[in-house]
Amino acid sequence: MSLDKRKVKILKAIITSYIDNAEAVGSRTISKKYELGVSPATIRNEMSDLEDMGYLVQPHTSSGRIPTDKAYRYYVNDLWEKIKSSRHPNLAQLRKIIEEKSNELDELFKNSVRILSQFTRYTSFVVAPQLKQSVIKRIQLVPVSEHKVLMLIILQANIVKQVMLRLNSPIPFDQLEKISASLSERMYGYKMEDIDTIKDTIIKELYISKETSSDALMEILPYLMEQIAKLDDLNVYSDGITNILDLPEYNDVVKAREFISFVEDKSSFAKLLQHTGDSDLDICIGSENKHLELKDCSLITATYKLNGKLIGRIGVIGPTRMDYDNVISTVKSISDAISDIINQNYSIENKE
Amino acid sequence: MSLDKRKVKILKAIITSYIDNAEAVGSRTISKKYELGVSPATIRNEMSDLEDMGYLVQPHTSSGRIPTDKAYRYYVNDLWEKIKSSRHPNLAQLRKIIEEKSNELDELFKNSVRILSQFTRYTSFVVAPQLKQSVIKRIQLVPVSEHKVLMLIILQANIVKQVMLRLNSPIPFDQLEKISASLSERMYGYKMEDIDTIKDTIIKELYISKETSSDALMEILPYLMEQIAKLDDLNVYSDGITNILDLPEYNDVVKAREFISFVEDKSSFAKLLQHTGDSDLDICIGSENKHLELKDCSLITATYKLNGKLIGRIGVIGPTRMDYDNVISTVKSISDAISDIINQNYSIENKE
DNA sequence: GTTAGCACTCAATCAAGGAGAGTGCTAACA
DNA sequence: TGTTAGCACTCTCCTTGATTGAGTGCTAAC
Repeated sequence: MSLDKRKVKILKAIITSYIDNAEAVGSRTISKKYELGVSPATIRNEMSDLEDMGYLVQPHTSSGRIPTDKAYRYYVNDLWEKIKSSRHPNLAQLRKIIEEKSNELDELFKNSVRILSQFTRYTSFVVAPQLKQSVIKRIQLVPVSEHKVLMLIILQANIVKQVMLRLNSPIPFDQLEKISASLSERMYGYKMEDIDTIKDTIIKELYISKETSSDALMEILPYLMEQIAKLDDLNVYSDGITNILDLPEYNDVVKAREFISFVEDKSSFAKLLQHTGDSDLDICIGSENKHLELKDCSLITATYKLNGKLIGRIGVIGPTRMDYDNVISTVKSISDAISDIINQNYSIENKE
Repeated sequence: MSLDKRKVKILKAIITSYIDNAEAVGSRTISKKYELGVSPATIRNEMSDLEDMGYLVQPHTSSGRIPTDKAYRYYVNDLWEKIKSSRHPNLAQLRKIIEEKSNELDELFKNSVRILSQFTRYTSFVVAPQLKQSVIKRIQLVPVSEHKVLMLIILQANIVKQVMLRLNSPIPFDQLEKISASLSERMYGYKMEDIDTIKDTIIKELYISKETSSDALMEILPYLMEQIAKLDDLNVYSDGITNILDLPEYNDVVKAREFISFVEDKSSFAKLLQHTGDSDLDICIGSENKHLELKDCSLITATYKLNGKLIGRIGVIGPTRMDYDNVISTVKSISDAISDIINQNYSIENKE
């Protein structure tokens, strides 16, 4: 038995209908709503075949049928060519909205997830880039008050990270400048992930070269290094988590609670996301997910890149019965927009 | 008819029981669980009186009784003396947890709401201080790349706000220093809320004094001023919104959705909070709230202060049937902790 | 003033009985 | 040989009615 043309037509009709209504689809519905030119009886036969082939299931003997994960997978693969070249109709506008209010990376991601969840009506997320690979360009200490200094870590990609330091005893302004200079000099070119290993060496070096050091500096140096090393946490932004409350499959509070708990637990969620492939676009349907909690969910993830290198992920999580076409094109468009914005604003400028 | 001692005892027993179980309380339950030395029949008579007096209602003729808002109000007022002096048992520990990871204001508030919602199991929020009244101490421009400059606005309270600026054409390093200096000089002492009015004057002044100006500066100055004026948005942090899904009164998804939508809409929620009084501790029970959406909720808010001046609010929102004792003492303790931390870290230092 | 007793009320639960949607099978038809 | 009409069958959902149980209010006795 093979998927002939008519079977495909029927299968797609069933999937479309189920995506729209979340209700098992019967043969009469199909023959009425979708013009296939055959009677319900014929459709019934075909549906029976499709069930044997694993594309459909019946929740109970006398109900209509529901697409299986295999059906969605077929559906998505079939759409693949169309999807690969698809763009969200409002891409340009989308990009503008995201970019407009995103002076900094943090805002960029917040805006992106917000828009993504608004457009899809599902839960969206972004895994922010880890800075492990980022190269340090400069360290700048800015005096704030007698006992407070703001440390700016300026990375090659023009990302600025900051840590507020508390001093036990004041350090004069010109000292701070000197310290900034010698810290910059010593740490220039190192990656963020190296700091943990090199910090002891740097502390020692600075200690020996009395010239640029001071008691105050020596006091805070270990603390300062530790703060830098801490910066590199894995960061996940999400939005629209409560959108699932609008879906009929979650109008049981317990189920909804389970989903929300899982997604709100950023660390476990982040772990999950790291297992998605490195391809531009990854679609994980239902039981293809390794987590039992997500066996009824699909995960659409796309990557965004800086200078052609994968640095993070963005995506949507929703019921397997999701509007793949729309979600995929939106995720793709937004990930592209992010890549564009990042490359424009944070790539290592040629002149430098 | 008056609230004699026995009536009070019975009322409290009913309230306590209802807070625990969210189920209408009957006379038998009371006589069994709370040792009052009288029979259910007597309690029934008293309950009937309490209903006449407006402290109780019956959802239907043959059910137990439920406390009214008036009853909660009585209960809270009665606890008042105890509450006023109450402190959370783990206050010191609490303060430590909050403080430890809170290098910056932003983190301070995030940690506070997180802990508050974890301890109370309800929804918590903080209204961050608006900076309107904050006085500018210094402006510092930090070069990041050829086309990017980070502007730091350092306020008298040692809060640092930042805006990333994009330049169309590069500005040399020493120029930036000069600009920083002259901006600082001209803006020193002004309040954030003044900026909108004075910005045109400053732009003009700087334009006239060719000495410190440059074409590049003149180009970005309006943009820069606009960015500063934008900084002062009202900011509300919240946490534990989905905790209500665990409450029996919200196991109807539609109701839960309504609540969540209301609270997630930060702007309308912030407006609501501004109407709470200026007292240290404000308790708004059920229909005492002006918003219909919150007629079944109580709002416990406390204020936090800097140098004795009210600068923000923190609180918890939950069902009228909330554990007032615990919630109030927790809110109070955390608001105190915030005040402490803020005063320690952000008050205007004497020596300056 | 307190309490035991009893009739009464009403939500919640459960079983039984359609109604309706949908299927699978069979036999007839093109 | 594929398609279709017809029909019996299945299973969920909804309604209805009966039952249960928690709780009340009233009355009369203590």
